Amino acid sequence: MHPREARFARRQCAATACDGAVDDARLNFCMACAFSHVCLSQGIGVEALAQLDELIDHVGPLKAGDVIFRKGDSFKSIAAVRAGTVKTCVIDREGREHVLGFHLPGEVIGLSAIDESHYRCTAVALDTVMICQFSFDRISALATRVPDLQQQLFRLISREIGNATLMMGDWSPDQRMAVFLMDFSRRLAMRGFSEKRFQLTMSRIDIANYLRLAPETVSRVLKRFQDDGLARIDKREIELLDRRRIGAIANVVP
Amino acid sequence: MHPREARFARRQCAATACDGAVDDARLNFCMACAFSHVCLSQGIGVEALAQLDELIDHVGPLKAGDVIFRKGDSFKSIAAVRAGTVKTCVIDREGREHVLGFHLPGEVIGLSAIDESHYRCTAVALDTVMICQFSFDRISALATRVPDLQQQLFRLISREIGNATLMMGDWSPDQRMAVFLMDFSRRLAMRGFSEKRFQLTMSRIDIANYLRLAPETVSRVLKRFQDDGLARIDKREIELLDRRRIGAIANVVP
DNA sequence: CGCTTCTTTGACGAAATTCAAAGCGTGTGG
DNA sequence: CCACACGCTTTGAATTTCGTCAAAGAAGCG
Repeated sequence: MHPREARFARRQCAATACDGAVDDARLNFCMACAFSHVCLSQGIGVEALAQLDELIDHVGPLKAGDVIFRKGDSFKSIAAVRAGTVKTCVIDREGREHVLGFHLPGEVIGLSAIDESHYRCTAVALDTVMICQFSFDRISALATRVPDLQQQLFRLISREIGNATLMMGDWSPDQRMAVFLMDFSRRLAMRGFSEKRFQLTMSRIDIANYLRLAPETVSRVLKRFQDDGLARIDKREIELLDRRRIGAIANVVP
Repeated sequence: MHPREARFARRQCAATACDGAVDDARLNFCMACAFSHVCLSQGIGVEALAQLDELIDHVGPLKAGDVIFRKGDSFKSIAAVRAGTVKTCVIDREGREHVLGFHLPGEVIGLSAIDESHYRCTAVALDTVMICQFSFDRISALATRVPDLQQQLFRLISREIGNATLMMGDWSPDQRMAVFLMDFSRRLAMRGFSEKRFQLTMSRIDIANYLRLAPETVSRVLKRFQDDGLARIDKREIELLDRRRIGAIANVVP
């Protein structure tokens, strides 16, 4: 198997990863998950959690460059990022890569495939990644019996729409970069990481393909942000020094 | 009430619009709807359709410029366009309008609000518009009892993600315009209209704000398309003369 | 250590925005 | 009914900006 097509290899069953019992360790294990709200809500309780457990496949660790799923693959399950960073992308006719998004732990990927029954983009690990896989048929069947789960699924899918439209409101390279940085910072903060200082786990080229800029422009904008005292950038480590001004540039719609 | 904020005024109850009985007229009435698949599938049948009927509010006619919902309004119901064209947009801090999408009959608007519980954009009628409104709480409650309906809701929301990411893959003004025209044509064709010749129901300014171009650029690109024999444009009426070449420019990811 | 890939920097040119102005339709009010 | 005003659209010219090209430096990896 080609190293960049590891896909769902090195899969390990949920039963081996966490040995059945619903204890504290189990809950911690899923705290970062997009479904934790469901798992922890008292209305569902232990037996529903056990049912949910059966649906989960834990995949990984994957390494940078490994493909999680490929555009056109038949869609059977949605995947939640448990650890690491994932990019989703498509390749156009001229061979250029367009990055649709970067996905952090607790976020769900592959949802746009629900309507089409095959993935509409390719998902690639940017560093060491762990994945939780859910059979969509089975989780939606379960959702008919667990209204909270259905609500959570609706919310999850809906959130993706908002994410997708986030980048549609900005024009200049500076605005796009500011939105990207503020969004990344916000999402890291939601997960308990520092909102000021963090690693950009993706290359400048990935950022460029995401913001639809030339890599050189990404480099120049970041340099200008640094010169203006907005941020301190050292390779892939970044510290946001003036989030107020960056937010003003981002012009996030009020 | 300000004329541009008609919102859900002039509402008429479904019961008055179609008098209770589930007959052929009733089915025709909802044929163009995004939920017609559900309504017509034999698995659901008459009594579920009757239940669905109770959820629907028919709103309209609204006229060009009327606001259907406004960003920040609390989200209670999703809306399907029954007739006319709707744009969704946000206004940024500098007062510039950013158009997020144009919506045709049978399409659903406001889905990105599910996660946030308030609308994330404003919806405005571009011409004479009829709307079907569904209480989201009630339709999702019904969905727990009608798996087909749940599936359809998942698919609908999922489809929005794909739509939102459609414009993310293209760079040049020509590409963006070509994608816009081909997408509009395709969606019209899906609804039984001509895919070659149709009305652009929105202004050049709206198109510009959607494609993130200056209105002048929109004008020039359309003129160039006409000069190159790709299309014939007369004010807001357009005829696509060479869909193959336009599609080639669009470079829709394969 | 040498290769490859990523990143940065400078110079240049193509291209789109901006600015300015005129043409065109539509609706309003005299 | 006509004249006028307003907004939309088109066109031209000037300016800015970003992408392209070229090349050098830095980092990761076998």
